[in-house]
Amino acid sequence: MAIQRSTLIELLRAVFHTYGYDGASLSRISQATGLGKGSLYHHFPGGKDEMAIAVLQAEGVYFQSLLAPLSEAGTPLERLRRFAEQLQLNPPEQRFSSTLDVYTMGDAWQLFQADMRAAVEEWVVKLSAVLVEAGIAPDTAQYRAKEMIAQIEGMRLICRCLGDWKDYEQLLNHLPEQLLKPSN
Amino acid sequence: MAIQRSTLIELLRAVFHTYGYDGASLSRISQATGLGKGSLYHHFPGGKDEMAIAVLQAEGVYFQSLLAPLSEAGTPLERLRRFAEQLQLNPPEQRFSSTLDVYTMGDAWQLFQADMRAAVEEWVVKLSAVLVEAGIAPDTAQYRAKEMIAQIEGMRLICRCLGDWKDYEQLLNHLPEQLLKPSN
DNA sequence: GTCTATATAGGGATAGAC
DNA sequence: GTCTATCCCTATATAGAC
Repeated sequence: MAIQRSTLIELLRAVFHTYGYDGASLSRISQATGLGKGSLYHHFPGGKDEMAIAVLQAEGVYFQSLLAPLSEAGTPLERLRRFAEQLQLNPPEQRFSSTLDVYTMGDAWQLFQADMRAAVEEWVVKLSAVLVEAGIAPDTAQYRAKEMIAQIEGMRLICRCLGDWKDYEQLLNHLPEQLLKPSN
Repeated sequence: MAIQRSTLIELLRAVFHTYGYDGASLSRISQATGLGKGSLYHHFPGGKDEMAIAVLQAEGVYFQSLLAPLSEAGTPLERLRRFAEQLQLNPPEQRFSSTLDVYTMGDAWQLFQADMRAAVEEWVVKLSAVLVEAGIAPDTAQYRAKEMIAQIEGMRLICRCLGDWKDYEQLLNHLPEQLLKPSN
């Protein structure tokens, strides 16, 4: 019975985000997917690099769906609420390192730095655009967007360390009002 | 000519924080330090694990000196300013992944998770104590401390991705006032 | 499409010369 | 205290049977 490619990539993602690019060995991948090494090379002739690229492409699709509510219909408040909802992490994902981290460490740096930079830039542009629509000055909006992205990524890290996710939940709950509060 | 242990550990830190625990191979360490594998095992008979522990201990000392201003004399504003100053990163460190990340990925997780958790908890306790002294309610103070730690860690990550550190600088500049602002 | 077997390189680690 | 040589194991990758 052939394994579905989307399932396979989801399993690969778990391994890469748990062990990092360098730590994701083929035997660990083999164990996680239940496929032998030969089968893995059948699906990804380019080996580990091709697997990482496939995972990253899947995450790119996910990233676009995460940002989509920011550009859709509704008031800024509504759009930010829908955006925040999508940032929730299910338990398996709570153990993962963030994409930005996994793909900027070690050997992955030179391969994927440009992609990670582009992702952050797109995130900042689309998030700050909502704030500008809500009447916030462009410079303030851009800095606030970066601050919030930093908080999201950082809170994810410290909640992983603490093993307690209520502060991450609280951050998502307060995200819209914190971004839309009046300027100083 | 014998290499100084402190120098050696500093070089090891660079390798571990650039490549992660799994990616820090002995040959890379050998190249970075200029020492052969035999010499490395002379300094660290326990091998890679002992090297990682030595680096982590050195970082623990650094971490204590980072937190020290929070508990010293002065007004809350002064102490937070001195704390923020110490968070500045020199160019080599800008390429490093944060300690919390390096030591919670892959094989390092089970070895060091307890240490990373303790570090975050200590950070929260000492930072929120300053806010409480400044008249902020304990619950608010604790959440604000976590938010700020998350921002520091996250901003470091996205500035690394962007290759531009002015937002990190700005975060440090605004850190005291952001923590001490009146509650809602 | 999956497996086993194998090739080749690099991993961590040790012994012993200097 | 540093090096070279060597060991054994695991890594990635390939070939070919089924």
